[in-house]
Amino acid sequence: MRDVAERAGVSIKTVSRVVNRETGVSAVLADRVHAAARELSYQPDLTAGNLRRAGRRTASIGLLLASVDNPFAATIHRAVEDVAERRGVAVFSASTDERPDRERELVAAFTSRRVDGLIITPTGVDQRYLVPELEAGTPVVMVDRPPVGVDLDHVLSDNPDGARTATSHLLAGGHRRIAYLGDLAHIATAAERHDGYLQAMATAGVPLDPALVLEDVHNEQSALEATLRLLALPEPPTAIFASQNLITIGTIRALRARGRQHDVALVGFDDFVLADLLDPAVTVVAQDPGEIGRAAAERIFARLDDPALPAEWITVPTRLVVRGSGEIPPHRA
Amino acid sequence: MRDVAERAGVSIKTVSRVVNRETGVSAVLADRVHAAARELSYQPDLTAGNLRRAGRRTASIGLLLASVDNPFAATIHRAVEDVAERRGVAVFSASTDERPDRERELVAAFTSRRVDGLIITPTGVDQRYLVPELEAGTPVVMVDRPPVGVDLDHVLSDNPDGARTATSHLLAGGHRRIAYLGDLAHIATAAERHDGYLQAMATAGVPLDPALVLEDVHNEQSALEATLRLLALPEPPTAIFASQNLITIGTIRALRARGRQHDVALVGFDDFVLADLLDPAVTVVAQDPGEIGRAAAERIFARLDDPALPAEWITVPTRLVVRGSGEIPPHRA
DNA sequence: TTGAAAGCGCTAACAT
DNA sequence: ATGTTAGCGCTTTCAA
Repeated sequence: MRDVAERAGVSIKTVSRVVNRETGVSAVLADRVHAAARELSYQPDLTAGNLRRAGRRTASIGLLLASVDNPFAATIHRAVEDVAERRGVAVFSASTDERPDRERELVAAFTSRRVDGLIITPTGVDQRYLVPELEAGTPVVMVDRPPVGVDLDHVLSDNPDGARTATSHLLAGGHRRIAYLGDLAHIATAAERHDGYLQAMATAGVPLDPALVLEDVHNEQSALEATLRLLALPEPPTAIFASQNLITIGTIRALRARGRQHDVALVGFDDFVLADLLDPAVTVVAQDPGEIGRAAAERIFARLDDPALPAEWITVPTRLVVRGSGEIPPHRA
Repeated sequence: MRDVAERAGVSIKTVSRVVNRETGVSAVLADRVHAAARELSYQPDLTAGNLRRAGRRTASIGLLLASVDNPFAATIHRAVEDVAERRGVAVFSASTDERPDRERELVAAFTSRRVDGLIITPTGVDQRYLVPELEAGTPVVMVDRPPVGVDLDHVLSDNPDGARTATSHLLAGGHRRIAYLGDLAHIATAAERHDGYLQAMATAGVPLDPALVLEDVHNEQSALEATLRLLALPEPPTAIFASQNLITIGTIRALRARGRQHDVALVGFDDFVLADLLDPAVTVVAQDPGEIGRAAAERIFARLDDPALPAEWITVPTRLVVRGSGEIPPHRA
């Protein structure tokens, strides 16, 4: 900047004014500055400027996801980027791999880079470690799961409603023996989906068979095994509600392994690529990760504009996508 | 930092030494500093420190992808993150949407934040705009596609070899009428895959039918239409080599629409989720995006350690994954 | 409309 | 082993 000023024959402050598009610089000087900047291929240093700038904004935010290469997370990522880009804000992103210790390290790494805000998919059972950042005025928004121990903005899918919808859809198809395959029970969203399933069953007055409710299924392999166990039951289910993506895939593999994919109805929670190309095509309750990301990003910026905003809990609706697997009628064992 | 120094009763420099784990601070003082830092929830400001620090490193890099929510790109992203994390480096990522103007804007946005290096999936037909950054000493590595107009490190899949492998696999299965569905011809990787196809056909001494070579197919819909046209030919192909992911999916949709998915062989370039669950399961030449990202990140850091390194061209091998669709024998029209 | 001086939070270089 | 001073590239404040 000093070099540019010298070359343009003006003071350093005038260069600063031109670069920041401040008013009150004569056209002649502005042109000279622009020319000098071009000749020296001058690139302003945002990090230096932000050191003194009012509000000390760095025009960057941090985004913590389970993993950047997980399709659900990646869609959130893209939506956040799109909102941030409109504001000239860059986004740091990182993967926690669902590890609370990683989560904390990454928050520290981003904080030390003075991000203006943080969007976090919380993994831990406790986010009280965030209190110092919050007191320092850093806005934090949680996505996909609610925060624990602190009252923060968060945006979540309507998990109970989605699970009720999925279950009710199967009930409406005439099923009564509907199995539930749930993720680790300590995960808040898994618990909400479980509740939704229970509510729908209760509302329909269908008695619950505990043998059909399997929790703590957490990946493809365990879902496959759980489904095989269900199918081997004396009175197997005629329909399955798989509460999560990987569980849905594992269930499909198991049904195919037994050649039952056209006999046993299946509704999955969360949509996935090519679900429509499978045979049968898979009926799902789709989440809207794009909307989740968009809402979270909007919220960060709203809070940046007005730090006094009360914490808001945003719920994003789900949508039943009928494709075939969920419409298979009850079939005698 | 000043506050911490005051509270600990030491000089600001001593705090700096403790925070940066420099040697030569007595245990007593170090403890006092740590205590004071904790009491004030002091978070060091990396951006301020980097202003003066030797080498002016910001411990951040920029990553430009076609889109962060594209699975191929997301896998590269994760691999880059993993390498960067080991070095305590944070990554800014952004999506170009294949737009050269976005690419340039994002490079400027990241440069003004003084990233230590840039990993770019180039979209434009010319990357000479990077010359000032390169002269300023910013390492740049290209991924997935070679740079144009500048000689830079880059890491690419072995496209010609992968395309030859796919084509030869079909030839070995007895096919002679093998169609080629190619992406936009001006994309360098598309051209390389086209070449690989031509080479394999020539090596096998199979005459080329121009009616079977369709280029400038660039999405699912156009691939679907192209395939329908191929199937309507007086002498349709008995096998198809789809040179890219979306093209493969479009081709599958077309084959199914005509009920020909078990008659016409198909090999796709690039693997995709659930390819093994389709019927028939899809044979592909898989790329290794994780390895591409890892190699690119390693390269950035190697160059950061030694800026004098000559530009290196790294090729990542592909792998034929046999699943069924590519092993369908030639079928009379 | 323009500029000079101070200082953001930190580290380098050089004392002591 | 510890401290002092200068200054990174910029913006702020205030003066001209």
